[in-house]
Amino acid sequence: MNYWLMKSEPDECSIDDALAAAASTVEWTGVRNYQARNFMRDVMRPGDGVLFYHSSCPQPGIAGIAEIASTPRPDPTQFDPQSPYHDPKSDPASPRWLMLKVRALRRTPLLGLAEMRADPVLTDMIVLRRGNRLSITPVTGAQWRRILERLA
DNA sequence: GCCAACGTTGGC
DNA sequence: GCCAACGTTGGC
Repeated sequence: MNYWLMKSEPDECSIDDALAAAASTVEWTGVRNYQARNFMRDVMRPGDGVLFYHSSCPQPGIAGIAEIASTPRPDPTQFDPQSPYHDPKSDPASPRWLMLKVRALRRTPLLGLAEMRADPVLTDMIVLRRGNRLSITPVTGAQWRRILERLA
């Protein structure tokens, strides 16, 4: 079992939106970065723990707990000309981009970036690195446990 | 709105 | 294959 931090813009899909969805489950579409795709393809498995992170918003930080709820499959938005995530270069015979389902488990008090940086166990989290833009990042067991502890 | 960081594109 | 230009992300 692995642990992940997944970024979502709350304007697009907040933890509350995810909790309100059918079965509290949302399709994690729109990933257009090869490293993040490879995590989904090669490493992420149903049941993996997810820190639901709000990005590009007034209060960025961890806003909830979720879990991976499906195996990877082709992201339909890549073939939809109406979608902002449309990728005309992706061949339907071998889709370039993947998605998986994420089940929201609970909302938590927001754990902000400053609080994360100030915690010695969390300072090395990839999401805190300067210039980090990766929307899916691995989280260590120690980081996961500490965050659950702090959000308990 | 600014700007650092980084991935992608495309000319050569 | 190199690398400069460009676009995007995302915190501040």
